[in-house]
Amino acid sequence: MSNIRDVAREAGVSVATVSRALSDPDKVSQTSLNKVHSAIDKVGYRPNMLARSFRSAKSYAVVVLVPDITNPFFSQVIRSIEDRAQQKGYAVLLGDTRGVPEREKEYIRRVETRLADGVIQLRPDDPNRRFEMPADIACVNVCGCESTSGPRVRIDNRGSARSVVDYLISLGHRRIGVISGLKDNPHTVDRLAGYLESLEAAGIEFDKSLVAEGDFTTWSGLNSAKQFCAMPDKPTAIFCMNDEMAIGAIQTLKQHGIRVPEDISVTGFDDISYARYCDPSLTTVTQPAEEMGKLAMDMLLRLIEGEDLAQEENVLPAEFVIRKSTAIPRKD
Amino acid sequence: MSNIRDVAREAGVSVATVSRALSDPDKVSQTSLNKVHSAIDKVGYRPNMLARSFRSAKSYAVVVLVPDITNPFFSQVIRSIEDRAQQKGYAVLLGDTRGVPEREKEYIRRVETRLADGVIQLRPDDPNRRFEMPADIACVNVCGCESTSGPRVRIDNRGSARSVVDYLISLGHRRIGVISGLKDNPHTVDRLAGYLESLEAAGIEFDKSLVAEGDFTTWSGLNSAKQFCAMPDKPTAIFCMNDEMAIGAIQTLKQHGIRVPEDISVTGFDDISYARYCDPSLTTVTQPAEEMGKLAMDMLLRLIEGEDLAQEENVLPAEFVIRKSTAIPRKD
DNA sequence: TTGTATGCGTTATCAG
DNA sequence: CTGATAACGCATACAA
Repeated sequence: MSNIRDVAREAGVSVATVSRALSDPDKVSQTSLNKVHSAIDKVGYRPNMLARSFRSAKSYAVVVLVPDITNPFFSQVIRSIEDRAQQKGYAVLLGDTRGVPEREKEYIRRVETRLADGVIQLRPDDPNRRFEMPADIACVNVCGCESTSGPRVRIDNRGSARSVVDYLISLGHRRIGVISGLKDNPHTVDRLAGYLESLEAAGIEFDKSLVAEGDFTTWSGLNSAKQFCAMPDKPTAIFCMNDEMAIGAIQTLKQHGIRVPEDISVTGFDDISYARYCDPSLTTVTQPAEEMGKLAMDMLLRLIEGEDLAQEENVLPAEFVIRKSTAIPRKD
Repeated sequence: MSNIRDVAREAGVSVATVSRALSDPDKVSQTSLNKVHSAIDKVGYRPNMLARSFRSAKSYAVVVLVPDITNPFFSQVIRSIEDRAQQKGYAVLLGDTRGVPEREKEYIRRVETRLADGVIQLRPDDPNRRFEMPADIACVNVCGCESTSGPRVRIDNRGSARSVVDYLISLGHRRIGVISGLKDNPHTVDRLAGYLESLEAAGIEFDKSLVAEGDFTTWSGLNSAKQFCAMPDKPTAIFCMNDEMAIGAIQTLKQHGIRVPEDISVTGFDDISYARYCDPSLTTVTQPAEEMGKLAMDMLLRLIEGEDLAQEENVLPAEFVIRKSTAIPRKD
C-alpha cells in the first residue's frame, strides 16, 4: 500500500509534482512525467481515491433507489443508469428499498453523509410525499407520473393508457376490464385517467365493477383476473396496468378455459422482455427504459454540478405495440 | 455543512469528546453526551463518512460484478446481496460488466483504489482466468461451477442437470436434445457432464447432433430450437440449460405446430419467476438465489475481516421441480 | 516548471 | 472522563 510520498521519493520529485503528473500532466515537464511514471510502476502505486474524494469533498457516487430490482423494467432502467454513470466516472450505489421508508432514509442518509453525491429515484411517488427528502439533496425522479415534482423524466402514462384503450374500442370492445395497481399509486391514477378519457370519448359509461385492484405483481394479476372469470357478464377485454399482471391474468384465463385473445383480449404496459415471448405475445406499451435511465443520470449530473433544474420535466415518447393478445371481441 | 468542530464549539467540549460520543458513547459522561446531542441537533451536524472512511481506510462498500443485471436470476441474487450488505452497514456498488473485460477491470480498480473493500462476482468463469484478479483483493464467486477457484458459493450443476435428464429418461424419453450455453462456459461444461452421466447410466448412446449451442438468451433458445424442428428424427424432449432459452424454445416449437409437452417435453434451469407463469409452466431446477447471495456476502465480509477462506466452497442444494412442460413421449 | 506548506474531517494516542 | 494534537493521503495556493 504505497502512497504518493513513496512515489515522490522514488522519482526524486515532490509530492506536488506527482499529484500534478496524475491529475494535470500538462503542467509537468516530460522528464518529471517519465520519472513519476516509472516510479509508479516500480512501487506499484494506486492512488487512494478515498483520500481524493475526501479532499475534493465529492464521492463520485450516486445512489439509485428502486422498490424492487427484480422487476425487469426497473432493472433495464438501472442498467442504463449504470452504463452512463460508468462513462462519467461515477459509481452506482444500489438501493433496493422494497418500499420500506426506513431503508429509503438509510440511503438518503448516505448522501447526507457525503458517501454519495445525489439520488435517482425509480418510483412513481412524489419524492416529497412519503418521507422528507431534504431539499438540498440532488435528486431526480425517473418513471414518475404527472403529480411528481422536482427534476424528473417519465412517459405520458395517461396518453399511453388512452392509446391502448382507444385501440381496444376501435376493435369493437365496449366492456373493458381494468387490472390496476394500488389505488393511491400515482401510476394507477394516471393510467386510469387515460382509461376514463378513452371511455368518455367513445361514449361508454364507466362501470366500477370492471376495475380490479392489483399491485403490479404477477401474483396479483393472477388473482384479480379470477374476479372477472366469475362474472356472468364478463368483459371482452382487460387492460392491465403492467405486463406482469397481464401475464398473471392470462394464466388465470387459460385455467378457466378462456382463450386469449379469441374470448378475451388482454393488454399490458412496460414491454418487459417476456412480453414478447409469452403466449400469446402481449399487446403493450413500450417504455424507453434505456433512454430514461441515461437522461435521468445526465440530469442528476447537471444537478450535482450546481445547475438549477428546479422543475425540469422530460416526457419521453412511449410506443404502443400491437401483438397477439388482442383481437376483435367474440360475437355471442 | 457543519463539522465536528462546530459541534464541539457549540457543546463547549473538545472534538475528541464529540467523536467519542458518536462512536463509543460509553466512554463519555451523561452530561457531555447531552450537550453533544443537543449541539448536533442545533447545528444540523451530519458526520462526514467520507472523512471517516478515509481515516479508517475502509470504504464499507463492496462491488458486485454481474454480466447482466436484467437477467432475473442474477437480479434475485443481487437483491439478496444488497439486503445483507445493508444489514451489515455496507453499500453495494453495482458493476454491470456486460461481459466486457475492460469494464470488469474498471471495477476491480475501484477496490484497488480503496473505493470498495471487496468484490462479489456473479459469473461462472474462474475469476483468475479471463483477466488478472490481483491476489490481494477480497473476492468471492457466486453462481460459479466446479472449476471455479477461490472462495465460492454455487449449486451442484452437474448433479442438478443429471436429476433433470434422469427424470426425462424415467418418463421414457430416449432422444433428448440439449440447448446449451456457449461451449466454453463452465456452466455449460458442468451441466453437459450431468447430461452425459445420465445418458450413460441409462445406456443411451450420445448423439452429437442433439446438442444445439445457445448463449443463455431467450433469443438463442428461439433459434436453437429451429434446428430441432428441422430434423426428420426429432428429439422427444429438450433439456435447456436455462429458463430463458427454454421459453424461447417453446415459442419456436409452438410456431411449428409442435405441442409442449404432448409432442416434445422441455425443461429449463434456474427457476426464474416467469418459469411458473409461462405456458406450459416449466419443469426446471430451482437455484436458492436468496441463500446464495446472503452466503456470498457473509463470506466476503469474513474475507474483508482478514479471515482466510482460501478455497472455502459452499455447494447449496438445488431443487428439481416438476411442472407442466414435461410428459411421457408421444408414441408414433 | 517545481517545491513547501497547509488543510480537508475524522479518529486515535497520549497526557492530564 | 476529557482535551490537545498528530496522523491519514491527497490537492492546491503560494513562493521560488
